[in-house]
Amino acid sequence: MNKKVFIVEDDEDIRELISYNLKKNNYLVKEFDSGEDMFEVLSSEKCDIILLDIMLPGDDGLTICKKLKRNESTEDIPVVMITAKGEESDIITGLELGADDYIVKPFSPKVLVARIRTILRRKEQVEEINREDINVHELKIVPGRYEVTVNGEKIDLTASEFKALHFLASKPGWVFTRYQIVENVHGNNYPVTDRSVDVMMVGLRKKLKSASKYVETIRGIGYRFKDRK
Amino acid sequence: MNKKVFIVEDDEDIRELISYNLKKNNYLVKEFDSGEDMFEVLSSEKCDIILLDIMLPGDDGLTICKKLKRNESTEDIPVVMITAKGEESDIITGLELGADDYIVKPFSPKVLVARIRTILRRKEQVEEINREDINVHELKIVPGRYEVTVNGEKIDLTASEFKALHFLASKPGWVFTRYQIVENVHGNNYPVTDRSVDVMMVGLRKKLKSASKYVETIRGIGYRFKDRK
DNA sequence: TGATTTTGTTACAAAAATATTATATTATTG
DNA sequence: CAATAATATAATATTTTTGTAACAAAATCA
Repeated sequence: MNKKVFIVEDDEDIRELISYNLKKNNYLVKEFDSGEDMFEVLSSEKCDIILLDIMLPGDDGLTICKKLKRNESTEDIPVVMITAKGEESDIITGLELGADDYIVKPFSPKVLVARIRTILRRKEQVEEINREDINVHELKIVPGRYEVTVNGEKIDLTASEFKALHFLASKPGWVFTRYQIVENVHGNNYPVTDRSVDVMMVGLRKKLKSASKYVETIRGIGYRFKDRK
Repeated sequence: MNKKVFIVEDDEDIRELISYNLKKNNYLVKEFDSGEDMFEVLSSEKCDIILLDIMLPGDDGLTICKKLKRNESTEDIPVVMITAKGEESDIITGLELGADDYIVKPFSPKVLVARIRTILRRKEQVEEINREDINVHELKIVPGRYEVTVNGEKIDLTASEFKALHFLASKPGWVFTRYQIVENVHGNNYPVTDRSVDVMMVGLRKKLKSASKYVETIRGIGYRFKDRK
């Protein structure tokens, strides 16, 4: 259940600092002082997120990141780069290579932990959505076919409507902000008004007809997929 | 509630463009054409984020950034640098100096607004509310669902009521002032009377029924969530 | 390409939540 | 116990939030 974090960092003090704080927050931690060691373990053991120092003996962090993102079995593992002040140009390179975030030394452990939590949560949200059909009473959502039926009758949704519905329905009862919905439908930093989410919900409700009761507004917060009467 | 943005930019057209778009998105905006002016206001007035043009008469953006990050009272304010194409080396310098992000001219106002939103959000997440469920005797609070139950029976609360209850209940036994409660519910400097907090508590108590005994008035100070019978 | 669909915005109406005011009530203190 | 201070509450006013229609822009497609 607890998330596993790999740390690749040659400076023992920093490694310890990070490790200590993560463990305190119930993460499982494995420490490495080089990319080689890490890859060896990674070949037989999964992990949820990798913290990668840029400056390393042997392969540097950017090279490791590139390797991770090039390999299909590891490309989905989020990577957070740790850079020292003065290595900022590497940040840009790193993000281009597919790193998910970066943090600049010296950093507060609190910030690091918060950052990791955010990334893992985001990933979790995306993962939970995938594939599995969803059946709630008369409503059926089939992600593989981008298809929704109500009492067996097919409902034509646009791609965004589908994603939004699917997102909400994948965590019935949970309330999401408009921002979270947009983020899920379009990705990060997508610039839209709150009102467009409302409009999308209107469209959804209209098309869902009798099943529209599942799309519930939570005033002051956002929307949710109702999970019980 | 609304976030305050300081813009330091000598080109009036660009300043206006940014300002206009931010205001449209409910940000409070203060414009400056030099660092000096900005620092003067900043000494007596807080702000949530600073947009900093690099090329400025007098102190340039990088110098201003350095000053901001050197001073303890301003170091936590996120800084976004505005650079023209061709000033990429300044971006790196800026990030080294502690700037949080950068945006290259010409930029789309929408993207800028989205970027600012992300940065502010990221900062907030550090102090973000705990998503863990809270269970105190017969009362259960589930932040993910914005749901409260008493003896299993669901209680319908407004968003503010929920936030207030969650805030109090997250530290049972601790006394909070009305001001602290408002700050937690609405954010900084939200102007309301003490009486409105009382009214909110009345609403809460009414809805909580038997569990209303947990919302305790501490005369002369504020309220607290009672942690024992 | 032009037509069609999808998506986003604006503006305004409607609904709900919230704040304030003006009392009433309760606690505290000398 | 009266005098005072603080809080509770009801009624009302204000503000915020949401729903929705109409239009504009962008994307898609045939």
